[in-house]
Amino acid sequence: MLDKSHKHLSCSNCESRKLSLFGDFCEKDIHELDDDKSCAYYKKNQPIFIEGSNPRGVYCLNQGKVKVFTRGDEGKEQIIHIAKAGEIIGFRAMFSGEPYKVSASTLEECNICFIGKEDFLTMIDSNPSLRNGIMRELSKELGDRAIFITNLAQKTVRERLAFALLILGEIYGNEPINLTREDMANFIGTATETLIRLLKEFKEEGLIAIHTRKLDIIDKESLILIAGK
Amino acid sequence: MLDKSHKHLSCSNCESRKLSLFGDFCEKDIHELDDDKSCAYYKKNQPIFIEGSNPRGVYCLNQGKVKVFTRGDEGKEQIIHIAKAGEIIGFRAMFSGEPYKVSASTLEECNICFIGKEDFLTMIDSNPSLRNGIMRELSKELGDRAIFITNLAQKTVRERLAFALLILGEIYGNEPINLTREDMANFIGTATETLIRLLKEFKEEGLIAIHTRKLDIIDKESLILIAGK
DNA sequence: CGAATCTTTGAAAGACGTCAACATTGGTGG
DNA sequence: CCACCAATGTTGACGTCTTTCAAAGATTCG
Repeated sequence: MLDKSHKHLSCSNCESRKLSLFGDFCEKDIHELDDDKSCAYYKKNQPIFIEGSNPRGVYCLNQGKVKVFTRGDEGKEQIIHIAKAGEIIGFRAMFSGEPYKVSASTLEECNICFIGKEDFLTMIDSNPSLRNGIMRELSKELGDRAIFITNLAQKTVRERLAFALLILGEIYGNEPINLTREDMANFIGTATETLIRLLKEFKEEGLIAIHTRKLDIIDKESLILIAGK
Repeated sequence: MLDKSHKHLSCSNCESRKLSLFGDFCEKDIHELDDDKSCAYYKKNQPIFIEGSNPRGVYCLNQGKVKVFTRGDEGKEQIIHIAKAGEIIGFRAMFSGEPYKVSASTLEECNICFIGKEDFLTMIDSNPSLRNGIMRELSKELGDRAIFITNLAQKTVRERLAFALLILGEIYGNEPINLTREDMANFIGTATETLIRLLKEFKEEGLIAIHTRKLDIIDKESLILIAGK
């Protein structure tokens, strides 16, 4: 599944593509995409792009997970989003005309394909369905962030943790949730120590199971109740 | 400037339009827009659309200010954005295929024009420059919300208040900032009482002037320092 | 195996929210 | 135009959720 070389990964049989915004591409589009892009293997904790720099293209996540974050005044990360295979990252900056406002780096080993700005914008111009997909994606994220904001402003850390675990559950699917305590704390917007104490509580209440660094959700229903709306 | 009747407001000489996404429309486009839209006068504190309902079109703000907000578990508002004349609101839901995730209501008396979904989408299809403007706008907002999230998670209420005052200063331009204490608290994500205490501090420190319900920024430089990055 | 990193725990301090009482304001009807 | 009432704003006291700091325990990886 994961390819540690930097050899070209074909789009035509890419399982991740089928779930992505490129999912309904025709043969011709796929080959064009294949010609335009380049592929790379990323180690764990490797930066993909950095806040403040200028975007040169978009990244298509073939394999692995990526955190998207900003840094506050004192350099502390706030994780805005965790992307999984099939997601395209960095396209926001393609349209805003601004430098990146967020950074992205890998949470695990990843295979990531890169599509240059020119190629990507050309693709969008000539492909209304892709364009609509992008607009739908931008819009959905905008809605999600409104909820994220409200949660941060109004929910307790305990509620936010339950909420975050449910989201992480979706992202990780069958696999156990696998994040450092610090990353998880930076996702729900709290101190690492507070997160650890709450995880312990959740474990004692039978909501989750902890296997060293990996978490499993045991009682999803209760988490939903705690998380609230 | 403000028209309390519901009579049609022409786009061709609309000052707000010139600042909006419709700013570079040609004569023909403007007349089409004029034909498609309907205009309405809104009283203060009147809802424009409500979270959970289905979008039927977009709203173009000719005059006045509007708050965009979600409600948390206990019904408390979290203001996500404050729109001023020239802004188009509600277009996010036009593309996401979801019901509204936010509500909007007027903060003052407003003149607001409405453009039906079909008309708006047709306009976008046939007008690449408008489309690019929309995508740029969606992208910028997405970036702004990443910063909003980080501020909520990492800044103190004092810092967030300074930050918010600077934003409100931009929105209100020459006029004094004019919001209820509750709305302002719901914008920075704190309790009304906490906001009031901090406003008092800021006043005593000579950063702002308070005229009953209206605020003026006196010392912008210091506010920038307090607000941080 | 050992250094570096990550995790856990405890104790203490502080920021912020909540509650309750009171003051002010602004809009409405008489 | 004034008086009144509901809505909004203000203040104080208090409790608590969270953060911070410090130090000790695990884990991981070269």
